[in-house]
Amino acid sequence: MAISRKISESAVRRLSLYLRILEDLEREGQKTVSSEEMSGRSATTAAQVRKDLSLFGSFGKRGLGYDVADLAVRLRKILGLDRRWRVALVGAGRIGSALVEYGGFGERSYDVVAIFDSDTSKVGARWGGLRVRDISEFVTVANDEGVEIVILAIPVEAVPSVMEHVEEAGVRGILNFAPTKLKVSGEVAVKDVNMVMELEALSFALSQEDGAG
Amino acid sequence: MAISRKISESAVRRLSLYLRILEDLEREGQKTVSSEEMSGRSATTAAQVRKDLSLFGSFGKRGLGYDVADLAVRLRKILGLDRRWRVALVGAGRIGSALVEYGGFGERSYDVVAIFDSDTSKVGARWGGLRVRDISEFVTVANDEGVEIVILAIPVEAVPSVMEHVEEAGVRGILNFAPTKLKVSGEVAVKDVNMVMELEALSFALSQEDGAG
DNA sequence: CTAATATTGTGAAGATTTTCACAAGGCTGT
DNA sequence: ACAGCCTTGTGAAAATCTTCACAATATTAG
Repeated sequence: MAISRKISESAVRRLSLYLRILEDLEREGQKTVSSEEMSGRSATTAAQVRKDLSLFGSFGKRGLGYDVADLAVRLRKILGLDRRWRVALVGAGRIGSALVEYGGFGERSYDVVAIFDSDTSKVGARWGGLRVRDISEFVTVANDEGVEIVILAIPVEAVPSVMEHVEEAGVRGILNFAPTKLKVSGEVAVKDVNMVMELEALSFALSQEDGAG
Repeated sequence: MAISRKISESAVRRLSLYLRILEDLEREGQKTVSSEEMSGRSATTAAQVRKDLSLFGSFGKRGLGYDVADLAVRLRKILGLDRRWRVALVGAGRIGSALVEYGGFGERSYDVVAIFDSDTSKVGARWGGLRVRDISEFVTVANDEGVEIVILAIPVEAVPSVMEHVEEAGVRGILNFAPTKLKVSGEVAVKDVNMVMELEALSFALSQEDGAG
């Protein structure tokens, strides 16, 4: 692949959404799909769908549309889902628990290979097949296990001390659930999952309605 | 307030982030802050910070910066956080549990006034001060309780049937944790919290690094 | 084989968002 | 009161993203 152009955040999110739609279509047994239909199931336009896909190649057939299975394979490849990623969960609290037991990881391309917490009352517990380890072991274990991605599900207060270990271990990406902007060296990719921000965007939108009448 | 201009999604997200930063600064006892310092703590530029704020008014003093406490008050007002919002949680599973017990809601502007599930084995359980109710009671209870916002923490399969109740009740906003695009009438504002999408954006970014060398 | 129809891929136009750069203030020290 | 310094607020420029519109091309029907 190795496309050199810069792809926007929003385009990547849409690709992810397209993949979800294609998976639905596969399940429904549909063989081909037009950009028009894709746009109907997402919240974009047909032109946007075509433009997004054309950033990576010509996957469709004029007059016919896209082959559902083929496009799904290509999107998985584009999104880096044609391999497994080794993931460590840091934070064995409720969110961490919800994530691990939800289990969507395995079905997708992510293998949770280690779980950490700094709360000694949690260390040692068994979660799924894994023992919760003390965060102080992070660097060693992350290296042994080849951890590339960290899911950070800890409270804001714990972020600075935990991040020391994470930075030292040379992890490549972090999925951050803590409602704070992480300070990381430029090497590490960070994505935030931030409920507070979305809730506030919601109350903003509703307030605007009220105000603008 | 009642600004008529359209404010971009990304600008709103940044406002929410600025508010978080201001809350940190207040806690640290800092009285004023420059756009420069704000940009250092977020991931933007000073010009961006000033531009974002200027969409709503002139809140700073030239040569001095912004008054931390005052700006926080103004941002809360802009984001609609100067009132309480009545929220219903739909889905008494692990994510719902994590959300409710996390408790950040009350400290912010949201009151969880009802909890619903369609799983009869969960109905009747006590969560915090609330009894989990059957989703079939949604319309009645939502009206009685004046629910404006729904937090949807249910699996994808359950979305269609649950959404019938939610739509009927005339809720104004939905915070959606299910990894699917909700189909709603234009009246209802929807924000998504989507871990899968962020994880895939992460593996995309890491793959790009690998590919581009 | 030709005509009719469908749908992609993509330059160009249009819209939006971000960055630049600087005049206008406002504070501090003398 | 004045000089020197700092920082905002904001038009204008630059960059980015989305939409438009249509030529290119594949399929189907006759």
